[in-house]
Amino acid sequence: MSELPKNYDPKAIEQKWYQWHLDHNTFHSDAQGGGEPYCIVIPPPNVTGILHMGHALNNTIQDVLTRWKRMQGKNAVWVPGTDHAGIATQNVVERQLRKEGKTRGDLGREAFLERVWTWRGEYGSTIINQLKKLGSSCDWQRERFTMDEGLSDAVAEVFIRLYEKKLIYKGKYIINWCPRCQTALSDEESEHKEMAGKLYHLRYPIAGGRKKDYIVVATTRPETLLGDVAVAINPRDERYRSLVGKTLQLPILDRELKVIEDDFVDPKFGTGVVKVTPAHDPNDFEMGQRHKLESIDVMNNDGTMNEAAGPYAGLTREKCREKIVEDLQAAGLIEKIEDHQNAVGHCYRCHTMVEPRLSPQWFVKMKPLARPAIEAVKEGRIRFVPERWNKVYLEWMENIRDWCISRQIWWGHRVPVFYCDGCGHEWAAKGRPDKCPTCGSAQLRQDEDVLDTWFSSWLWPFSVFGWPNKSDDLSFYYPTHSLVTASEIIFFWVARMIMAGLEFMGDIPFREVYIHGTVRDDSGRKMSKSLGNSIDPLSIIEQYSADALRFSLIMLTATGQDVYVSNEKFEIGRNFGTKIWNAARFMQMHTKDQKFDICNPGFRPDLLSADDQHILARLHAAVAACTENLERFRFNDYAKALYEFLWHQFCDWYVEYSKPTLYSENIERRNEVLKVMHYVFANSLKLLHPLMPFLSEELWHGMGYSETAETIMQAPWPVDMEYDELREWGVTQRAVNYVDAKHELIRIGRTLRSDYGIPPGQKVDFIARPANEQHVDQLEMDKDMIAGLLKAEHFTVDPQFTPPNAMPSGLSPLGNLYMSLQGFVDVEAEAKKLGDQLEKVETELKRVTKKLDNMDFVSKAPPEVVDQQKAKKDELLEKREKLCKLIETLSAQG
RNA sequence: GGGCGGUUAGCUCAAUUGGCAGAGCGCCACGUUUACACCGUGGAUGUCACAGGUUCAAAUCCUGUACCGCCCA
Repeated sequence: MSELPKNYDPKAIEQKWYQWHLDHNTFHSDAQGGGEPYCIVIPPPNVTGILHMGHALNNTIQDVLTRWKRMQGKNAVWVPGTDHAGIATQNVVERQLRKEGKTRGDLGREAFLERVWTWRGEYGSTIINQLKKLGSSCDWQRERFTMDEGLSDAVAEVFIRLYEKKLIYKGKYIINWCPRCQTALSDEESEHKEMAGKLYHLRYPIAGGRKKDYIVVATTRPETLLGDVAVAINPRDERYRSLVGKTLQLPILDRELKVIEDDFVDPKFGTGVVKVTPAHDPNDFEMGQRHKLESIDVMNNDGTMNEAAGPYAGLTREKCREKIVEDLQAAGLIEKIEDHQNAVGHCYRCHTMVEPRLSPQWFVKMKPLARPAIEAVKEGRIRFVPERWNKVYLEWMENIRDWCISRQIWWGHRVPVFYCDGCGHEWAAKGRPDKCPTCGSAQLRQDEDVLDTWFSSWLWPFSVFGWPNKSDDLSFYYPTHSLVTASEIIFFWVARMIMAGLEFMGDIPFREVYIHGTVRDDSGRKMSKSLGNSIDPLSIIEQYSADALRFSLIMLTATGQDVYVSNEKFEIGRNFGTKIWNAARFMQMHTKDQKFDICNPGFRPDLLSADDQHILARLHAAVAACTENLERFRFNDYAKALYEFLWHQFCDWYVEYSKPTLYSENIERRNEVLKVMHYVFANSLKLLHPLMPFLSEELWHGMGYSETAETIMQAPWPVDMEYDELREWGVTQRAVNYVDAKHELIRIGRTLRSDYGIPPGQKVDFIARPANEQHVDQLEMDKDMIAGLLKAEHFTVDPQFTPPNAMPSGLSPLGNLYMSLQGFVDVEAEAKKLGDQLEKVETELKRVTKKLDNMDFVSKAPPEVVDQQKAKKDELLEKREKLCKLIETLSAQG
């Protein structure tokens, strides 16, 4: 055992131990290891990402689970990796190019992709290194990247299978177009934001009518009128019956518009007449299909207007709106403009307003894939925690829409579809076929688009193990166990993984999905770069240590709730670490050359005092609580149970209790107390390890426990013992209850001191008057210890004690406690205090009596509850009697 | 507009599924006692959002209202 320095210096220690584990490859495991598998796959962070608090929480939880299961003897593996984040990464590299005055077009596809790979080589492991700082026990040997060869092969395989099953199709539909990224997005990638917009009421003249014959349509996007092909009303809307069959004149372009009837039109919205723009609105597109209307696309890829926009060609969509409103106004075609709130889609990568737009894209037909995935959750084969997410998932799955998977960018998996210029054949294939399978022509073109990044992420739970190739690891670790993620990506990722798992592996990808909340600032705002309210986990690690970050985050995060953090909140973990460190130092000071077997302590019942029994019972209660809370994903309760035990049971009481013995000459007792301490502490360190891997490891070695396991990470997780097992060591419930009561007595004594303003340095005498024989013996045995904790000159036990003069007193479960004060006693204050206590007892007594007098209560409440109330009443009666006596004595002497 | 979640101490959250409202942080007072001031000891703090209902018994179950947040349209 090497002497621990006075101050805990996490920085050096964390680095040292992480490196040690990397050097010894302790995070690695594989199917060869056998046993019972436990597997988590990381939600792959974006390769452009840098660690934020959300990652810190997410990965701490995964690490806690992995370390815990590993200690429970499972063959546990946590598979790390990153995803290639098509749009985000391409944006980053394009920004870099722009600084050099170049565009990706200048480089060409091949050279551009090389640039991206170079970028990824240089910066792509930033977040991985940050995860290491956090202490993540990932199996780094298994690190995967969604653009790796193997994972790319999985993507192609899946595409081809779905293509051949006709579950992937190409079609011209309305998609979300980001004019800045110049690509299609899936519905999930378009984030709706409430915007303060306008509702424009426009006059559409009736063809052939007089000037004032017009119909008013309401729209939020007046610039799209350039693509209008019809005007629609609800067939049941009597107001517009006469319009049916008429033709309207589109302002500005003078196109003729049919009036159509469609149930989709809401008569209550605006004027009840809507313009129909099939190329720029999803609902209008469907109406267009139903009524066989033409679609007119009026926009370019970059969001400017095209030739179809006539006089507005070349303008940006924003400028075009302004100009068109101006022109309509001038022509007297605007009825009114109202303020109007509506939800507008924004690109989730660049936050540009998304344009709904008709465009040829690749889609996955989702309904057939969704069916088994819905069943899996309904049947409970996959479980969401907290449970309420089941509903969210099912709701989305039951209304699932086809998934737009093609992107008009370069960085990503290229759509593996080939076209033959010779015969026009189209087919999907891996690699680069050299001739057309139908006509043999070598004039082939590959589809230009790449696939949505999520099209590779949804395969993650099995692609990381080498699928479509079979491997021992794949069959051993799949299905994985827990998936830990945030609610934002239930649709993006979780739901799709379930579908992919069932479709391609024929089995669920994981058994439980733990959804945690969002990390927010201390006023509840989401952390964001633009608000500048982010807290950088690395700076917290720098300031307080990774252990402190982990512990604080977990302690503060109620299951499934959002968590509010500020810099100072991380003091919780730091302080707790320091407390544990100092407890260890204390033990070390008193441990010389003794060796204690922390696995088989072999306590001698004849040498264990009540307090020893008490802490052993409490330790085992803590073991049970920690384990149960981990099983239920109640991480904060796990952290709290440990905090309460180590700080308030072990440090506050047991360490204090041990001092007289450790300073005494009774070697036999001293050793037994040390044995208890080391046993308790070693087990506590194990319970602590998943939360504070570094400190627990350092102390594991520092305290010499490493003889039982080279690293605490591989030490067995404690198994709780119940009373009937603890009896082997002589631990009895009675002794434990006595110690609880003794603590209460000490607290009462301390309160007496405090009430009378006795400074800690001043010694006073205390006299206990126990209620029964048994307590006399117990207290007699403990009197030195109690005297110490009360800072009493003398602590005497006297069942016959009657105060010779007015004395401050209190009621403890072990009997009355008196404080002998040299000098003045404020009889009045003392009487008031006792009077107040009596009053409280009376009130409560009344309440309990009333309850017990209620025949309904006695007959209908469960017998345990009635008995409990009866016992309560007896206790209160006794308390009342004692208080009355105390008051009596006091007044007799006052 | 539909759905979900929330409202409990100054703040952040618990309350074992209906049986005496708790913890951490903060606050106040005292304190360098031989692990620890990143500490110790003691203390104060509640209309459980509101209104009804069910029940012997409601923070907890039901109905409605208000406010906050999120998701989907």
